[in-house]
Amino acid sequence: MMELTRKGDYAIRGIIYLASQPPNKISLLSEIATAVDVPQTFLAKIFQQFSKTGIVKSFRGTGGGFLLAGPPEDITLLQVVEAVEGPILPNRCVLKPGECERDLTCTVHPVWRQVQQQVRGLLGNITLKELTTK
Amino acid sequence: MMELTRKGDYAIRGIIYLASQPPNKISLLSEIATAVDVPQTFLAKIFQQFSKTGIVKSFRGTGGGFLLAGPPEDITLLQVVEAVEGPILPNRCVLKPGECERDLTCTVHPVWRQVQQQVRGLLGNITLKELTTK
DNA sequence: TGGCAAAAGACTTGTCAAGTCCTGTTACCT
DNA sequence: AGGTAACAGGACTTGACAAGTCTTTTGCCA
Repeated sequence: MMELTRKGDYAIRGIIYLASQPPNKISLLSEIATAVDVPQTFLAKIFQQFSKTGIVKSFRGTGGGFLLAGPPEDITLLQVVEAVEGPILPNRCVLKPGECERDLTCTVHPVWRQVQQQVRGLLGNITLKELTTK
Repeated sequence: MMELTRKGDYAIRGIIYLASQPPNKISLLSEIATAVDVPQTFLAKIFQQFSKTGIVKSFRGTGGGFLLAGPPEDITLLQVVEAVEGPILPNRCVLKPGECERDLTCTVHPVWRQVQQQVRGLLGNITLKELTTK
């Protein structure tokens, strides 16, 4: 359980590639896809989500491509993962207080919240910089 | 992401019900299913897995049913979850060293291992006793 | 040995991951 | 302006797996 989807995996590979390029060097989608070995059309979807959430900047037309929106040390693994996988929720009842009808009786609730916080904390502390400087 | 399946959710509900029964009181599957509001046939599958992994004892025939295999303070949430959901693996490459062909180059690897350990540690520290003594 | 209850396996249904494909939109270049 | 280079977005396909259901078998007890 708790598995990252392939999309999440691809997303991480792709953005690490971007982060390891020279600053301000625009990368083509085709180039990234080949480099990290992911179907280009699928990677396109992923980078569209990156673009929407603002961790990547995109440019169209000739000379276009993708660029990291900020310095690698400002982008965390948490941002990357949540951009494509959605929020980290060990159990759907964690989010909204009213969701779980057995809310008050549910003794497991606080445990899931703890798990969520731990994982978010961990991923939030890892930046792209640390993932590139091998 | 990282969501527990409904099966896992049901499993927890079911075993907490068992744990909150008087010691040595055998519970019928039908009784548990009604109490925790889960389809009986589905809960049956779950308890079969419990039985196989040994956290629950089962008895057939008249007067049969289910019993916690040990005291509630000896059974952890981790055991319960892994019994029905399989091992906690944030990424498939975490387990076997050879699985990931980009093994050596993969800088994310240690992060997933950390996540795995944190979550397992958390869940492993919660026992059924703590979940019943509200 | 009859009936009660769990075990086991085959089957169904629906959802979602993992792509593909096609068309649109924007930007540059001549 | 027209053509081409690239990303954006939507619709669609396929396969796997979650979530059950149904039926038969096995074991136990009275």
